Amino acid sequence: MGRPRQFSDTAVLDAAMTVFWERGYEGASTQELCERTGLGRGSLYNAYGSKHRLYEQAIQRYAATAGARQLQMLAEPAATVKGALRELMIGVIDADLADPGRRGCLALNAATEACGRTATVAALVRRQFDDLEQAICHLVTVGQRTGELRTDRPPMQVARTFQSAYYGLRALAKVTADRQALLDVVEGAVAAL
Amino acid sequence: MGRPRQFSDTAVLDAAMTVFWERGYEGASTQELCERTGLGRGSLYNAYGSKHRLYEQAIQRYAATAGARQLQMLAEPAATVKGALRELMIGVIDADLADPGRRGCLALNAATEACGRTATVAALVRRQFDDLEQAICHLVTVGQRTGELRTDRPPMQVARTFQSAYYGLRALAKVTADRQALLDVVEGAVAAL
DNA sequence: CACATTGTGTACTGGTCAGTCAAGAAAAGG
DNA sequence: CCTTTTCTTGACTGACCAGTACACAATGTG
Repeated sequence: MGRPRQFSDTAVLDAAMTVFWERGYEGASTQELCERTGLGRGSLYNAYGSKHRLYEQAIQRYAATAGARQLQMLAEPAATVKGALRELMIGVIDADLADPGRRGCLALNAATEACGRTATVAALVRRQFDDLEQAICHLVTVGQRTGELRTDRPPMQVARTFQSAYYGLRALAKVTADRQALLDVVEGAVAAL
Repeated sequence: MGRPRQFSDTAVLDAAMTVFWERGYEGASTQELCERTGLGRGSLYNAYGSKHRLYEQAIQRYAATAGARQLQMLAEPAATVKGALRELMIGVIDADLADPGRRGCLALNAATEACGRTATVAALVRRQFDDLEQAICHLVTVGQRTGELRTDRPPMQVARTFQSAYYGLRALAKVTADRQALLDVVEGAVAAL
């Protein structure tokens, strides 16, 4: 009962996510969050409690949208494991370089920003990192079973190294637009599988 | 002529660097910068002009200290290339996990923070990234020449992939204390050389 | 000992910050 | 219709923000 909410939860979180994505946690002001979500201060605080809790929800929303899209990409059957992982990386190069806002990966941004040390934020980011690690590890295991990949190294080790290269790639893409340098990372990482 | 400065430039930049390292650019207040550097607002602004310019200088100071230390580590003659690069990564795992402030790499933090899009900051970070890339590439070239490393891939490509894994590693270390996971990255990256 | 020049200390600026509060609006249950 | 509950609106809070202004101190030069 009570007065029903006049906003869509996901729409508000999408807007808040975008603001945090563009500005970071510290750089996002509650005023801009109100403007971009369309909510008044009262509604926003009534619904989400604080800027920090809204941030946490925005990160979860990121996981449910951008993160899930990537995991789904990896889950779809592909001709080769190497091809799937290469496409994953090429995809983010294209996306990161095409984005004029140079926002990169919200999870990575959250991890490196000062408030990423917050237990809750760190846990949310870690979960996204772990999800990607798992998805890559699964692919590597499949690749080793089908004979596409070498079997002389533990799949988890291979997956973790590839995952590291992936986040490193996204960090590099933040400060360079040198596509060839980024593609070198991809080719090297794929060759190492 | 004129009144001489009563502070050491490097000491002030060391202090400012530490503040930015702990708090990020947005999270660092000019008040804390004054307190930790020991300078009054007047002196600080007279000497550095603005918070942003101080940030730029702090990043340069980081390159000249922490960054240079790593480059020197790689420049020193080592028994094997793989050993040198392994030690580089093990070193940051030890350092990152031992740091209670979880500050990580200031250059990486600067790259991912919103203000890293500033042309000046991006250029400073890119230079540090490039320096590491060059140092790794040189080592790879040496390793290939001595026969320690495989020669079937361009040194630059190998170097860039290793560099990516390195920064990915530092990103992972921000949110996890799982040493084994981080060591997997190292072993995988070294094995891929 | 003036004087120009530069550095220092501190009070002050207008603006913005995250968050609160109270009054009213919209629903459900009686 | 009245009450209860929840949401909305927007004014308001005190604290803090980056940056400035200005009086004063310390130097080199003539």
